[in-house]
Formats: sequence, C-alpha cells, structure tokens
Amino acid sequence: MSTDVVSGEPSRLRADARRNRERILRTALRHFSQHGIDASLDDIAREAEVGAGTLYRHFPSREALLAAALEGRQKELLGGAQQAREIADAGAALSAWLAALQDYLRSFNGLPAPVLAAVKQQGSPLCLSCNALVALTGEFLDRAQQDGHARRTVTANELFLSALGLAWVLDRAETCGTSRQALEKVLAHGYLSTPPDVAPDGGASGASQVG
Amino acid sequence: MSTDVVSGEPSRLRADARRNRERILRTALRHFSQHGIDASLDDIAREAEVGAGTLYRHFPSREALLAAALEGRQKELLGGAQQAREIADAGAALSAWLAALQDYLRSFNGLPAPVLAAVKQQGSPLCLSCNALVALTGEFLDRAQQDGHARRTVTANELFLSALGLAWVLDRAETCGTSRQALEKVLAHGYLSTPPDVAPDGGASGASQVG
DNA sequence: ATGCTATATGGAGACGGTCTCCATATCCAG
DNA sequence: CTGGATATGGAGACCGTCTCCATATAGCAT
Repeated sequence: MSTDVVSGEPSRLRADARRNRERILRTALRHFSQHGIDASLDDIAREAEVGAGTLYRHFPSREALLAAALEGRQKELLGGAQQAREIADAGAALSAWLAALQDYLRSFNGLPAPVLAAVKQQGSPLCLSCNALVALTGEFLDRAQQDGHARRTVTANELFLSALGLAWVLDRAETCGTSRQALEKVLAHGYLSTPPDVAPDGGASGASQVG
Repeated sequence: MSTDVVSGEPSRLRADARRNRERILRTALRHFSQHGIDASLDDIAREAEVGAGTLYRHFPSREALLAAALEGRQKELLGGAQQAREIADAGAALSAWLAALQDYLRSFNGLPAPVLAAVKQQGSPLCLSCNALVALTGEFLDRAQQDGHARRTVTANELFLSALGLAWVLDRAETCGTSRQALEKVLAHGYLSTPPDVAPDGGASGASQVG
C-alpha cells in the first residue's frame, strides 16, 4: 500500500499506464459532456487510442470512469461550498449551496440517475462523494434551521433527494415550458399555502443528524 | 388497396393479428411489471410465442408497447380522479389526485422517465395521456388555489413536473432511509419556513410569470 | 368448397453496445 | 542487458434492438 493518499492516488502505476489513464480520462470527460453519461465506452477507448481492455482495466465500470471524470467538478463544488459557508445569512447560504449542487448535477446529462443509485447502494465509486454531498447539505440545512429559515422537520436526506429529483427533471425538461427558477421555487416553498409546520406538539430539539 | 382509415382503430385487424396483439400485450404487462420498463422486447416476443417482427409490427417502439400496456392503469387513474373530484375539500382532493398519480407512475419501475420524455416531446405514444395528466393536475390545482389551499404562483406544469421528480426519486430510493411521506411533505410545504408568497408589498395580482 | 390476395408471420441477421480473455508488448529494477 | 512484473489491444462472446422478406394464412368472392 504505497498509494499516496495526498497526491490523489495512482502513484504505483507504470509510466505508460499512467499516461493512458490520463488520455482516457480526458477523452471521457469530453464524451460525457457531449453525449451524457451513456456515451459509448468503446468509443471513448477508440478515441483515446487505447484498447477496450485497457479502458476496463483502469475503470472497471462506467461508474468508476464517471467518478474519476467528475473529480474536477467535485473540486469546484467544494469550492462553491466554501464560498457558501462565508455567506452570513443562513438561508442565502443554503440557497447558494443548493444552486452549486444543481450546477454540479448538470455536469453531464443524466448524471442524477447514477448519483441517486450511489446514494442508496453502498459500494459505488460515486458513493463516497455522494455521502459528502448529503453531509454538506446537512451542514447548510442545519444552519438554516437554527436561524429559523428552514423547516425543522426536513432532513438532509430528504432535501438532498428532493434536489436530485429536481435536477433530474431539469436535466431533461428545462426547455419544455417551465423554468429552473419556477421549479426551484416549488421545492423551496411547496405547493400548499398552509402554514409550514404548525406542529401540535412543540417540536423542540430538531436538527437531528441524518442516518 | 387501403381500407377505411377513417374509422376508429384496431377493429380492422385480422383475427389472428388481433389474437397475437393480445398475447403480446398480456406478456408485456407482466414483464414490465416484473422487470421495469427496460424489459427485453425480444424476451416478451419469445414468451408470447411470437416472432420479433410481429411484436414490432404491432408496436413499433418500446413506448408504443408501454402506452398500450398502461391502458388499464390509466383507466384506474381516471377512476381515481373521479373519486378525488367528489371530495369536498379542495386541498384534500388535490392531495388525493397526487397520490393516485404517484400510484400510477409506480406501475412499472422506471416509468417516470418515458413520461417526462413524453411531456416534452410531442409525438410520443404516451403523449396523449400525459397531456391529460397535466390537465387533470391543473383542474385539481385550480380548485385548491381558489380555496386558498394552494399557492397561486404554482402552475399545473410545475406541479406535475415536481410530482414526476418525486416519483422518479421514489422509484429507486424508497427503501434508502427516506419515506415516501417525508418526500411528499417536502414537496407540499417546501424546505423553507418563510411565508409562502407574501409579496413585499401587498401585491394582489400575484401570478408572476414563469420563464 | 375453392381460389385468390391482402394481410400477417417468424426468425435470420445486421448493427451497436458491453465486457473478457490472453498472447504479445513494454517498462524498469537489478 | 535482461527477466519478470505489468500493461496492452483487439478479437470475439454475449445481449438487446430492429429490419427485411420469403412464407403462411384469413377471409372474401365465387
């Protein structure tokens, strides 16, 4: 185990292997961007001038390749999170985070699906980052709840899944007569006009962690 | 040459053709139920004891077969709509309709995707029923808005798309630590606790445009 | 019945995607 | 330079979609 945790990971690779890995990754990024997450893996291998076997050796599954190709975008998202953290108003911070999250989820067409899959089944290469995403959502949600901006009965998981659903709809429907803002607003305020949580029992504690 | 194209539709089929059509439909219903909307069409043909060509002659695309297989469920849904109509409270009626809609969308795993696709692009065999679904949603939403139960700025399209997103999430995540009810509640009330639509000034008209 | 033709059928096969396997090529430590 | 560990490519197995057309059949006219 001489894997360098700090420098990323692939240090024990032979020089040619590392070169190929990079080529594949660059090509994959382009193809996923252009054709969505269902881009043909053999096409990617071909255009990276690499055999299919080589691609599959480096990235055993589509998800693994996807996860690797998303690394850059994830760093951007983390940057967005940091920026959001610096916003004083907790409501605005939450909103900024959710916007950044939406942007991330739109990196590739169809991305919401594997992300959702990763949320539910452990073991996916996307899973680690997904858990981080839920945790971050929880962080901003907590803050907003403490400040009274967010409803206390909403959990991080629920909010994250709802955001995923929204991203999924937008992924394929943005141009169909309904704008992103409008749907975001529905998610923010709901469709009912009844008072938010008017809990019969004075729901005290709240802000429980997400399981 | 051509017989009356004018008349309705599938009565002009030869007896054997009609028999095969039924076999295919029955088998498809079973397969879609068991394996989701991605069930293998050739498998369906095989189990219906019919050549692949026969299946494709009757149902040129997966969506066409899907639409036909859904007919029964659609009738049920329409029944549900009728029941909802008879509910006096507009909010409860809307809620009942949305519940029925969710049930319908769970007829087959993965159904939300082709439904969303049908919403945006005309010409899909599912399109007709989809338009009806949006219209029905509008009907119940209108009522609820008149009674003050639903926020006035929400449109039928927005609500329907949001419901689709919810169905999509539930389709693949119900068991992952978050319940259907919880997500429905988020959709109903939003995640914010700020007042619903209260305009800064007592603006009455409302109904701000949407993209 | 019988013939006749529009209609319907089956299934072979083209196509394209995923993924595996392993003989061969390449790297690099000693 | 060399040997063994590592990496490579691409042929090909497998599976799903969908088309094409020689053949079979229903059902009308006779």
